[in-house]
Amino acid sequence: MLDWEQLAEYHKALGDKTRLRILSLLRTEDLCVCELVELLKMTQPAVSQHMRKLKNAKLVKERRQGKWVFYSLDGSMFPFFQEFLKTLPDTSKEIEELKANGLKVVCD
Amino acid sequence: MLDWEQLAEYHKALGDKTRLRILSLLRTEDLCVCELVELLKMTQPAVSQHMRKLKNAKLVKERRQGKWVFYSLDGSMFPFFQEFLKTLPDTSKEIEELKANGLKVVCD
DNA sequence: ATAAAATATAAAGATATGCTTATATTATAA
DNA sequence: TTATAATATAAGCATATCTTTATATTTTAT
Repeated sequence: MLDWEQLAEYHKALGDKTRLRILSLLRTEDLCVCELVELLKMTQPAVSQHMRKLKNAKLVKERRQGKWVFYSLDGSMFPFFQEFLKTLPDTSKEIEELKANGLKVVCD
Repeated sequence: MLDWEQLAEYHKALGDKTRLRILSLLRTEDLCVCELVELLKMTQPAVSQHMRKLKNAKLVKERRQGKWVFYSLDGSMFPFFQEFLKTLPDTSKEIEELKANGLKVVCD
């Protein structure tokens, strides 16, 4: 079961606007770090460190695909996480725009 | 609707073990500050400051009763809050013990 | 084998957080 | 009205967090 530590870490991970935006974006589709850098207009190390926090809190999973690392939503440990995701502001247009600008990564 | 700011504030408020314990305790019954001081073994200002954070995040409500201020659960803005509360470790025995020690406040 | 691209890690600085001590409010009781 | 109890606020300090710059790692392409 969940203990105090895990529950606090979960909420700390979500206590940041940038990470909330990242999770909202991942609802639309899996994204790699360089795509998130474009979407968030942040430096690459900043994004990587946010992803580490989300990963440590078990909210995202990573998979290596060629030279890219793609992140996807997880959160299966937290029964309220799915409900929470639904309440996030919609960011799907930002991903449409990314594609329109030809910045979506194509693997092989 | 909820915006990024409110959602981040909500999660920041829950990103602390002490505040998680407080919310778990409030599931059993409303409590005043001096009772929480006893239960948490913390100084009164420390508790008051935690309650302010929870109040600002709209997770608790306060009501004055004589010289005491009682706090109760709220969180009605956040549809996932009720589900989350269910996952907190049980603390009801701590309140039983408080009563056994004669430290429950009686108003009037 | 080397170079380039994507990502991760580390160090450093600025801001935020949580606790303590001291002081101010507010409400009851004497 | 003065004293006391409960709570809140403020200042100060230690620790944590977030961002940046610099560097390391990993994978692919040449």
